[in-house]
Amino acid sequence: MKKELSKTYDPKGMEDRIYKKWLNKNYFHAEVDRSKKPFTIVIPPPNITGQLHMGHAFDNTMQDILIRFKRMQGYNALWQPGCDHASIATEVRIIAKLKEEGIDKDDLGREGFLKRAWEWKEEYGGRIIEQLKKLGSSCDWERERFTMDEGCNKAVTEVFVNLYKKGLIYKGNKIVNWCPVCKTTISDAEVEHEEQAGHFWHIRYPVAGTKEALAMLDGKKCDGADEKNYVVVATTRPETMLGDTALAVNPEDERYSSIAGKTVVLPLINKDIPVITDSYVDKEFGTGVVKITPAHDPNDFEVGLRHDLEVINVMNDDATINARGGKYEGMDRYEARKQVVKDLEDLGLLVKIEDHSHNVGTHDRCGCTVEPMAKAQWFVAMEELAKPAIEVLKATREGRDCEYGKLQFVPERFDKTYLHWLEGIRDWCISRQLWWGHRIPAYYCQDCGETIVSKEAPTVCPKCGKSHLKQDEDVLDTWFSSALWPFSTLGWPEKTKELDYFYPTDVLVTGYDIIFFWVVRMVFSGIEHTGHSPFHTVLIHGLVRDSQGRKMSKSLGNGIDPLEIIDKYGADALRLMLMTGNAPGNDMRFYYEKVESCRNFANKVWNASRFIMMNMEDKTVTKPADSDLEPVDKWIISRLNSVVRDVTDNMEKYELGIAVGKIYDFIWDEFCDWYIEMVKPRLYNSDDAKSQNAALYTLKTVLIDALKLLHPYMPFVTEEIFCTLQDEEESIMVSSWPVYLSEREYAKEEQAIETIKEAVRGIRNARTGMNVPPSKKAHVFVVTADKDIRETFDEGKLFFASLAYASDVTILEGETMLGGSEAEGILSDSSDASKPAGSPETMLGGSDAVSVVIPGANIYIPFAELVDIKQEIERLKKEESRLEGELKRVNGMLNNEKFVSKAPAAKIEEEKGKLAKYTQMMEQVRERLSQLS
RNA sequence: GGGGUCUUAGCUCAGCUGGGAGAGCAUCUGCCUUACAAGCAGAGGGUCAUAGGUUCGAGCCCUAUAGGCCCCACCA
Repeated sequence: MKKELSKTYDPKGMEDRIYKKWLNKNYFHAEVDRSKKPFTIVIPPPNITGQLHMGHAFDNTMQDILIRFKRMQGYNALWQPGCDHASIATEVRIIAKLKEEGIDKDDLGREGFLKRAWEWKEEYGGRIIEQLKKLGSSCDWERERFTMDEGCNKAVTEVFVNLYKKGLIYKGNKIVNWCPVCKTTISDAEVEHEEQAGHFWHIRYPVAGTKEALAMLDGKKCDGADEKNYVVVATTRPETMLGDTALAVNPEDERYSSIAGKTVVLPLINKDIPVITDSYVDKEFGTGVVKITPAHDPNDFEVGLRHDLEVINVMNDDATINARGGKYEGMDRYEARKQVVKDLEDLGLLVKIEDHSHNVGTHDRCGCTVEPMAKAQWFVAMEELAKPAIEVLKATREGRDCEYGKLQFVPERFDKTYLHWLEGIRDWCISRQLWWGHRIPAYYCQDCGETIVSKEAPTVCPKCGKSHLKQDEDVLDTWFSSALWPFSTLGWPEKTKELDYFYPTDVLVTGYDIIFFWVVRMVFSGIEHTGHSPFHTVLIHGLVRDSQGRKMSKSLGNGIDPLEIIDKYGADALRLMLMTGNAPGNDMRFYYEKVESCRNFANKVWNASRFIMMNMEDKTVTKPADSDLEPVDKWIISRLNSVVRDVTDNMEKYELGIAVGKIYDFIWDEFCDWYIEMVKPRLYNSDDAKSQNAALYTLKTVLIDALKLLHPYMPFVTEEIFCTLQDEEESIMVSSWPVYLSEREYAKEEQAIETIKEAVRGIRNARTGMNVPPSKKAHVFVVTADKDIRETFDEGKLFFASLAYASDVTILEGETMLGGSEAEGILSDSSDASKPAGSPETMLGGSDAVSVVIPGANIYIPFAELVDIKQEIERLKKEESRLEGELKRVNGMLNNEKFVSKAPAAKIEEEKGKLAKYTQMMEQVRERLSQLS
């Protein structure tokens, strides 16, 4: 059956068809196979609420490239997929949907709500998976997991109970970040700091027992006459004074030494509070006096602990003032702030208001200002868990062995981000006042108050024996289960064969914005529960921005839907666009022009393939003998060989952008623009069957290897061509990755062809400069004393003539350039060239040069030098200086006693070899230089 | 306050361990040459932010300066 490609590249339909084939063939599936080395990536699980956006496309393209590359290299490659329940994100979405139906969350109750949530999951959970398939992702879909499936639930409970038993999870009354809109606690990582313009209110607190204090208690306005009976406090949040339980000054601060230890009256609340000393207070800042509100400020909370102060929470969950706020009860925090300020002013206690900008914590999800509040919550104690997570990275970086395995970031600079966060980490608040998520496996005895943490719900209280038990109402932070993802998906806590074989995984691919949320937590969880870092490499990428460099966001409406791009240009073009010209960890901009040029590249590959297939029609192509290969064939084989080596090397170092750049250049420049053009005269005009066979064989095999290199980046188009081009293998994705072979290196032929290319470029340039169209054929004279070059041109005469738009090529031996009359003489003998008009010019001297005569245009092009002497001298001088440096270095090493005595013999031999080589090269360079000048 | 990062052609960006200054797009010129006009051939265009330093040699390493961006941070 004759197979052929359609006239133009059109990804529509083709991509879906090929993806289906791969699924049917089960190529994505990986089974434990001890005869092969595993290579594992776990997907960063997308939220079930999610829609594929450019960030996903970027992230997953990188993973797919690595997986396909390793699979072709013969690894047993597993890409473990799945989705995240995304506790708060999903819950917010469901609440919004219920609201549209006029239903309130609380009306449904916990059970009813969860039923709706699961329905939602069934309906939308699969959507993003289908979108990932459009991208070409070769995930092992048979192994798809969900953070709230049975296995993951089990892992979560196991971890919670284990950590609780070790004392690493505890319930404590501490300051947490409270979101008054979402009405739940959030972790430190979820707080975004935002610079806001605010004020500094300077407030007088009267010293207890003074007449000023008594006056204030009587509701009289302060006249400010006797300042020494007041302590002035500067605050940015006056409403929190309702919960003040002390004032604090620095013990070293002489200004306040007389007041320390005394008592002041808290205005508005009218109760006595002590003035304490604590070194936390900065003498230089504000007035040097701090109001202490342990329930609403983390620092104050710490101070409160040290001084045993009462914690008075004055706010409700929606950030309105509660009953402890006296007459302000029911007011919103900002309303209360205004009223407090007004009342203080009325009492004459407001000294002044300064402008002051300060950082305010906001919830990254809803943007609401976070309220620090003291609450009883569950925490993970981080100090001990962080230590090995720090150690494993430092050990890897310093090249030490580490019992926890290895861990590196690519690019390396993210090491610092990671370490800095871990080194300053505080305990992780993990309880959330939500319903959608893993419910905390803690049970409280309603009779004796005992807390029981266990995998199974207890029926009786182990302390009092009664059975009035109630499970904790809260669920866990969504990142608690994500932290276990690399091993929970492989079966942990069961000792599965998958866990044993595929774990630790290899590479984690994710954006830098998620290092704190996820990467850090996976690492310490992995080490704590499995003894190993869950991966050895974290490959970090940046954000995809719009063409103006803005973040793509829903509110700006500047997001570009990857599915639309795929529909219009194909997934291959999108993938290539995302990988081209981008360095790891850097942000990139999205340009339609860029996608278009990537689609054009696909078209280029498509048409080059079509050309080869057309020429192979009705021919049996067999492997030629090495002697049948012409220099051009050897040149392209040799070039491909280098590209194979470089590309493989780059990909192993995760330099995906550099690698694909080399593939692109090889295919477009070298293979299409040069090799195919050089081979055409042989295919069209020559009747040398052996030579034709060699050309076709080379075309085909080089194309196939190039397609293989390209396949991880552009899986669909490469598969389509591969399957049309040959019958031996049924899919490129399970074919083997090309390897570098030293016997495919043809240095001499590479050099020769480069010389011809140089000559061709020179001739074309000269013609363009003189406005001579290709239709005017030239007679080209190659005049040189160099025998090798003459042979080179002689062998490549056929394609050289074609590429240089020449009717004929004459190769002559000579030291100097061909004179005009000589050329004339030859031309007059030539049947297809008329006599050049005008008077022949004297040729310039020099060696290794090409002379070009174009009679039909009545133009006489004196010469196009192969080697510009000035440039050559410059080059040689540079080379001389380089060699000088190298010689100095090598000599230095060999004369260094320490080096000679301690270095391994092989190393010394190597350096001696270099010395000899460089010395010889230096002689040659100097000789040539003296010849030229 | 701490840390990171960037400044290379008109635009957007590559440039891996120091030795050739590059790509895509845009611009200009000529071509529908039997794979491809989603193409071919050619051209113009850069003190690699600035100033020092290390080196035989610096876009790349070091120091300082200017400007941009990002992250972290409990100074009320």
